[in-house]
Amino acid sequence: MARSKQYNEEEVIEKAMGLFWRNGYENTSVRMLEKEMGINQFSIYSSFGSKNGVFLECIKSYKKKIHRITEILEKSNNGVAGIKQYFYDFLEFSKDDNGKKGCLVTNTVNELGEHGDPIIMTELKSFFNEIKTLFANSLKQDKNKTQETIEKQANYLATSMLGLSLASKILSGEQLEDFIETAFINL
Amino acid sequence: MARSKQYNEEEVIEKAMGLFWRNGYENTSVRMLEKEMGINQFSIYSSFGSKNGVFLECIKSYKKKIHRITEILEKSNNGVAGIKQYFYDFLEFSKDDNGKKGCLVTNTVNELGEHGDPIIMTELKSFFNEIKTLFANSLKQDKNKTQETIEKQANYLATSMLGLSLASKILSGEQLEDFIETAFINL
DNA sequence: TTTATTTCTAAGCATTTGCTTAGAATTGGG
DNA sequence: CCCAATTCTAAGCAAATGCTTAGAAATAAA
Repeated sequence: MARSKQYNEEEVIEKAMGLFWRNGYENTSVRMLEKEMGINQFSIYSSFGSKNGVFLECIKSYKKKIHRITEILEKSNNGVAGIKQYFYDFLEFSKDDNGKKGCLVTNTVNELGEHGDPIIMTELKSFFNEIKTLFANSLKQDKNKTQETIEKQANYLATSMLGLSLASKILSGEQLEDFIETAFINL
Repeated sequence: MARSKQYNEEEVIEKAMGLFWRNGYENTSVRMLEKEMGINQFSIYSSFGSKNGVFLECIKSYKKKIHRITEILEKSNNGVAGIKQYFYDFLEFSKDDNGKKGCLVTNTVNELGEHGDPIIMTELKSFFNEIKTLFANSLKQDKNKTQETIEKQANYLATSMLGLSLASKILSGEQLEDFIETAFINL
């Protein structure tokens, strides 16, 4: 038949994800993607259709990547203590060679707001709800919590994660730890 | 002498601020500023030097604007209850005709990260610390709180404000209220 | 080896970006 | 009224943006 692809799509998406993560969506140009992914624009467009298409694949890849730490929480049986551990795990997860990058999804929600591509925005909001459900399931492990309490605390913790993601970019490690410890008092 | 300016600098900056607030820094072009401010590019550049310059003035203007609600907290003497009220005041403050816009400063920190203009980033971080000091001063009004507790809770509340700013863009009013109520339990 | 098919390179497209500038319009002081 | 000072308009600059395309290079099946 013909020539075979000289790059692995998963691998180049992984690289693209890092670039979007560090720079945001709009501040990442196709030229930058070319360099980082190590393939030509033609290859990018024939594989992923558009810059938007590349980004959507990156979000999928990000979800897989963060599964490494959500999985720990899913399997743990420590109730709210497991969620606190997840907060610490996230800080480690989002650590870069030079500082923290926050959460890719959170960053993008903030950057694009309601002006972003609807498909992307739907993807991002669904991620927020997945995290909230994850937290709710952990909270159920704690006995003597009403359904209403679980609901509210899951909502509170998911929103606190947004704050942590943002704060990780400007606060010191000690301040971040203080935040987590205070956030979990009396839950 | 000569012709006099046909626009008021404070007024046009107010308009520019609204645009940056809704769209973010990078997604606001000089052409868009032209339209919104109602003046020509020449006027923009002769008055403010650069797009960066316009934005810096907008940050100043934003600080003045938000002083409307920080002032309430400064003058109140209700300790942590005053801070909770500030959270609600902020939601009202950041309300737009079509939804919430979050906090301009928070949005920009998240968007530009460490890649932004250093002068802007310094300005933004100082704002975060001002809010934290404001919270700490209110917490001092509550008796029987140690200095260490005040420090940690101020840090916690300032970080929670980051979360609230972000969450205001994607959560319902009810969810936001739940978040605030839960965040202030046992403080 | 030939050939059909797909991937690759690299140049180029129109549009938008932040910013500049030449010259016309305006307006105050003499 | 005149003229010098300052504003305005509008055109234009180079560079960067997302995306396309013509043609060379590679390769699997015949």
